[in-house]
Amino acid sequence: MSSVVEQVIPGAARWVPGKRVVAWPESPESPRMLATSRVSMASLIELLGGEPDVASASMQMSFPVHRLPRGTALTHEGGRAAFIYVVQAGSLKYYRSSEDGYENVIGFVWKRDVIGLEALAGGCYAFSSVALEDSRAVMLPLAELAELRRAVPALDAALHARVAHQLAHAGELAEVMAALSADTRLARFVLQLSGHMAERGLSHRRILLRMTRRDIANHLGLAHETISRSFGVLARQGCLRVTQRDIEIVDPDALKRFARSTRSFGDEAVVAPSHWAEAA
Amino acid sequence: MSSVVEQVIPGAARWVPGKRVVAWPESPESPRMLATSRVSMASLIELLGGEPDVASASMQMSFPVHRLPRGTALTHEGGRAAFIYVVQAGSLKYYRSSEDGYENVIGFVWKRDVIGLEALAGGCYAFSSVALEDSRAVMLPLAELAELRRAVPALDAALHARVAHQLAHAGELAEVMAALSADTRLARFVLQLSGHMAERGLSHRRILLRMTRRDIANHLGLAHETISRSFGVLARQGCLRVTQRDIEIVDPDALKRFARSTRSFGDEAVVAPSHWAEAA
DNA sequence: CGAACCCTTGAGTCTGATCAAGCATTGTGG
DNA sequence: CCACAATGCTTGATCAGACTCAAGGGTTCG
Repeated sequence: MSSVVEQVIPGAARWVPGKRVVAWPESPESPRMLATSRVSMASLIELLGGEPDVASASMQMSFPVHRLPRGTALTHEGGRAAFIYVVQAGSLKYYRSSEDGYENVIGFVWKRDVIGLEALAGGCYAFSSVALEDSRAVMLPLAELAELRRAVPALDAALHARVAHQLAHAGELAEVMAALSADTRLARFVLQLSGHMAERGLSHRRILLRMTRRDIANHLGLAHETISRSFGVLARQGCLRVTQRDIEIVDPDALKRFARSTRSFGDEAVVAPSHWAEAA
Repeated sequence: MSSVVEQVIPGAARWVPGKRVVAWPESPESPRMLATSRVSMASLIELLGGEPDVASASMQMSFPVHRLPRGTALTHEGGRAAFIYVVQAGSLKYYRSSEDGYENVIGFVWKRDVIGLEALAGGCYAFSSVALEDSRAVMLPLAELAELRRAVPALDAALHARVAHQLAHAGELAEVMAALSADTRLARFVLQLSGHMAERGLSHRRILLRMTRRDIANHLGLAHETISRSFGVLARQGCLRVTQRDIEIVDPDALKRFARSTRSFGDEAVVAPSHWAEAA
């Protein structure tokens, strides 16, 4: 029976080697981490999308910022939690390693998103996260959080709104996974990405993917080859323009039609692609 | 192109007729609802798993309890939110209707779980919920929530712990959906159920399913026929005993082995079922 | 320049969706 | 109290779509 356990799950990465996977060993309080820069209370509240009141604006308190080179882990599933984090810049992959060693990508987080809140309950992170690009995260000491919230109502409100917002997005995973066809899943994922970018004031048409095909595959419950193929389908149908990780939504309506559909279109003649193979 | 939109998504229910789907129209403040029973602040905090302090224990404040006959909707996706709810008894299905009219089951909630917290951000529920059996939910008025939390720290703490706890469980959906084989998905789902029951002091071996096969199917991203078949497989393998909605975990280790595996076992000879067909 | 990784494409196999039909269970009304 | 209707559950047969295995080119980094 042990052989069964050892058998490799297909289509998933055993470990993302990256280049600089430092694998910080649960000790975020190491001196080097107390970082190069800090952020004021007012800026933090603004980052969270709240309105800094007079009290918080005048407050001299500031928070350290954790700088994350690409590939750096921020939290470790099961690791003791000393901080919660607010992403200030960049993007991270949010995942869980399942028992067989493969990673189960819950989602991706960007600026404004809060990481590690689940540690409020057990004191441990429930998810792992690694930076997909050079990123920054504001560190909020878990031990002082309760008092901070009491002392600074504006922070309290902003945090709550943010958590509620993230809870509302919890259905996104179900949304993509509910789709039966791979093309539909990918179309929905791209639309979600587009929405997230728009929420953050970036272009919702032109998106630079920070994650690999394999990450996307693990997120959507598909094989990475299938992601490649589905990108090809969406591109040939005229919905997207795809060149490596640089994608552009050419025809949003057609993309939405794909996302709505439950089965692939087949001969629906969505678009007449003139040249059958224009990818060359 | 409209024909495509109208086409029916396979293996999913358009609407759960039930017997008493009242479909309360967003007006929880209708006089009849202001309910038959109330619950004290101390009891509420206890329900949430917190420790009522002296302040809250002495407080005379109480909250109305919403009684939900089976099939009754508690929240409506997109509906204006006046309350958040804490499940006091029973169980509910938590879902979202996708654009094509099919329901996308995010999960199931039981005693202690909080419903509707996402409304803290936009003021609207992001998910629908219906009672799977006769249930009760404590109503917390959203408008007074901020002040309540300030006035009663014990409530505040309990709510936070509860939210954090639910956030930590957010990975469960990914856990089941990540599995490739239907048998594995179902095995993981059963184990999750078992865990939830154990958390609530119920038997983790004998479980009475309150949801239909179709609900499970929508949750796991499978067809309901497949759920039936997979239950059959797990039963034949000796992991479970299944009679309609009454299931018993006979061999937890074998079930976990199924859950770990990514492909079905095939000829792994997990168990020797002596009589090939003992279901009769 | 080489190594490692990422992305793409192809061919074959197999799981699970789909369609269809029968049985079981439940609740209802006569 | 029983027959009936409506759901829910199960099982069978077929077929399409996605995983798997395999191999090639592209890109990045040291």
